[in-house]
Amino acid sequence: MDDGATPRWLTDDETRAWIALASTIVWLPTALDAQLQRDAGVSFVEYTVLSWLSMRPGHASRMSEIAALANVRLSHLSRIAARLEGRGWIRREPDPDDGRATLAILTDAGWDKVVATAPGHVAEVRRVVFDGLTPAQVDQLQQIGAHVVHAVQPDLCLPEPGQDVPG
Amino acid sequence: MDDGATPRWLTDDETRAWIALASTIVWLPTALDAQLQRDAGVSFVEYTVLSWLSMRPGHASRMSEIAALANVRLSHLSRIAARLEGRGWIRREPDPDDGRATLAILTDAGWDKVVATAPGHVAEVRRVVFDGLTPAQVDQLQQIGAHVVHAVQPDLCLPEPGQDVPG
DNA sequence: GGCATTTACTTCCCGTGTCAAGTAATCTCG
DNA sequence: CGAGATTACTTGACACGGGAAGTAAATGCC
Repeated sequence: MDDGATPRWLTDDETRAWIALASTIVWLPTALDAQLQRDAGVSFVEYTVLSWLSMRPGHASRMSEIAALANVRLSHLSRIAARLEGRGWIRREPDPDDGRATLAILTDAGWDKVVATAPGHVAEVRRVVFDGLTPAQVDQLQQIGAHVVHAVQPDLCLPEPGQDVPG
Repeated sequence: MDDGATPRWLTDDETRAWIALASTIVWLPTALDAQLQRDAGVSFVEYTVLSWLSMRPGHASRMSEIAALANVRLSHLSRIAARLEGRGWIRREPDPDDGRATLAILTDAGWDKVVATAPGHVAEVRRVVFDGLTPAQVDQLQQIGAHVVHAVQPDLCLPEPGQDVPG
């Protein structure tokens, strides 16, 4: 964990930035979960899955693709999918292109759920993140976030300018 | 969850920034947990508790204070403290100032654990966050993070310039 | 073409986290 | 000063998530 040399400590500026970021990753998920749970009865992961499906062609995606995207193990996603299926928001079918794979497919009710839930979620995101940030800061946030994500998970490709999400 | 009006959607720039931030809060905790688990056998929350105690006068803090700081319920912290106590890194005593309160106190072994663990943790933070950021971006990160944390949890006070942490 | 290997997912078991109820100490206020 | 309210924490019951093993389909290799 250490090469034996004196570790390169954080500067004061870095320390303060780190505390701010660490607090963000600790508290922001709680806030997002709370809003979604309160207003829509879904967790952040569940909403992420529904939202992701709503953006895919055919409103469908392989389980493994969703798992990689949402940072959940397949075993976990399997249960999440079971819950969403039980509520009638998705269904699962074998992928016709590869019988090993399972497609999670958004139902009409699932689409309606996303459409009903997105505005409240976006409003919360706006409240806690973008209200109070300058356009320059928004740009910086994108760059810094992209840098961190790349360092942590190089496989994950973030969108380039000109893409579209419901939330 | 919606006031009935057309919701104020995110701009393209905001959307990309949001995806970057959302990915960060989803993936960064995993990376930090993985490093700590692998190199020191502790979770991020556990390390946070030990690290926090190591910075307090007397290496002690009330359970409720720790819980508020680390965003865990008291019931949860109670179990975390039981684990840390079982490993000999903290002990618990009633607060002499208020018999209702419990003080979590870092033992000598706990202090050694923090000292042994911090360098690897800092190296990981440096690797995934600060290597590759300009000083200006570090400053922006601090400001943006502080803004988000304030919007999410106004009670939480982030440090001003001139403070010190081991990790 | 058939057998081993790989891939994709599900299920089982267990640790961990959450909510609610319980306990003990302190405060409040007549 | 003493009964009820409040605060601080712990415990019990249950849900969720992670790792390992199991199953089923596809691929590679002779």
